[in-house]
Amino acid sequence: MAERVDKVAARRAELAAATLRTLAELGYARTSLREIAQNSEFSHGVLHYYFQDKVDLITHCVREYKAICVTRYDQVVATATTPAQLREGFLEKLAQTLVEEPHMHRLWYDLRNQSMFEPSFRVDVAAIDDSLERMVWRVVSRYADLVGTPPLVTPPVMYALFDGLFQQALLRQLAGDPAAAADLQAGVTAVVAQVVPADRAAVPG
Amino acid sequence: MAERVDKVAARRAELAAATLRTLAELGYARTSLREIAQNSEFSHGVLHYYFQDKVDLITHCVREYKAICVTRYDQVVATATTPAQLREGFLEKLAQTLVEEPHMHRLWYDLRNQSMFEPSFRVDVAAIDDSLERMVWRVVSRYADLVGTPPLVTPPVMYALFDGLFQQALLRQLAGDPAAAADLQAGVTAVVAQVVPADRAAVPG
DNA sequence: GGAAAATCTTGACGACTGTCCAGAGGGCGG
DNA sequence: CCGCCCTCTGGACAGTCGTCAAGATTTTCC
Repeated sequence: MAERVDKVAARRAELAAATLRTLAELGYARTSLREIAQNSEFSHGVLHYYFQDKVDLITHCVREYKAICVTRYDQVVATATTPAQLREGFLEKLAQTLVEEPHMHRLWYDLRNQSMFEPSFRVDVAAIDDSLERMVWRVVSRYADLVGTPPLVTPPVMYALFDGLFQQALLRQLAGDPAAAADLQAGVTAVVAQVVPADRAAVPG
Repeated sequence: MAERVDKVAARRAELAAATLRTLAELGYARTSLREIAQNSEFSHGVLHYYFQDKVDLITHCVREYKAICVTRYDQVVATATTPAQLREGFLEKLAQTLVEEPHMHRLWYDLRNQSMFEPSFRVDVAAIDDSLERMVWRVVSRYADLVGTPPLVTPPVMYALFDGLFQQALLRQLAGDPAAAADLQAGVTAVVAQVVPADRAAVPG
């Protein structure tokens, strides 16, 4: 019986992976179930065997997507012992994912935008946004610990700043700007310097 | 002859307005030409009389949209004579447009996102983004003048920060969060305090 | 092995899409 | 008054869409 469930879960994951590939390539507006099926090794009918409808399918994909993203910088946070190590490790991973996975990132922004129009996406999208905010805050608060000064903005604001910088960089990356990644690193560095000041007299209270 | 041109331009603008209304309501993914026509006083056939195809229509709308947005804060910049006046005026207009025109803003983010998938939108979207960046910079650099200290980040970074904050606020506003506008104002205030420091020994003699 | 259940394919359905076009309406110059 | 041209309508077209269900295929179990 447990094998049954696992088998079904595995197939659902397989179809979800094909869906994510298709969404990343075409975007939400142009992704159809038949296109998804063609990106898998099954026919289009099977999608309605494992998922109730299109919204159910995409919602499931969004939840799977979450698991991929959210631990991206945890390794860096866990291993860094100096502010410079953490900063450099983070900046490198940031630029790496921008250059190597721009399609997945534009998919995320696409789906988050859809949630502004389609209420059925809102709960899951908001949950992912919260996870990303916590991910950013794990990095920033660890960095603040290492430099000895607390961050000067709240977690939601911090996340919004990083998100804005990353989104602009993604637009330029997808437009073919070769300096997108480097400028993103510079921008993040400049902002962090202001918001988690390392040099200033680090005397709390 | 000039009247002919004006008449055509007026009708194009009329249809573009109906298109913008439809896009703001439904989003790019669910906007069809027939739906646009129903939001106007004409039939769907006329759209192909004034526009080459759907992409041409939407591109034209995006260009019109630009004119609406870009001068939003110029009045505040022109009339403010103290940092507090400028800050308060800007924050008020920022919150006002978030609350009163969330649909137009989600449309903008939707179209900007589409440009990540559809290269035909990229040029116009990038041009609008530049305009918005300059708009933000007019406000910030004027504010910096008034407080007597230069901004500590570049215009692109400054725009990315504001954009990130606004987008998060928009998500919450559309999800029904009544504190979205106030939190946006608080976030912007906090960031500006770090990035255009007012207090630090820079009082003009 | 054979029955039963799970899984997958295939084709169909009505609805909707962008695009095109034949022709209707109407105002204007002659 | 006619005829012309600009404007607009509404239907037709060839696709595509999500959804569904009947049947074929495979797997499971006794």
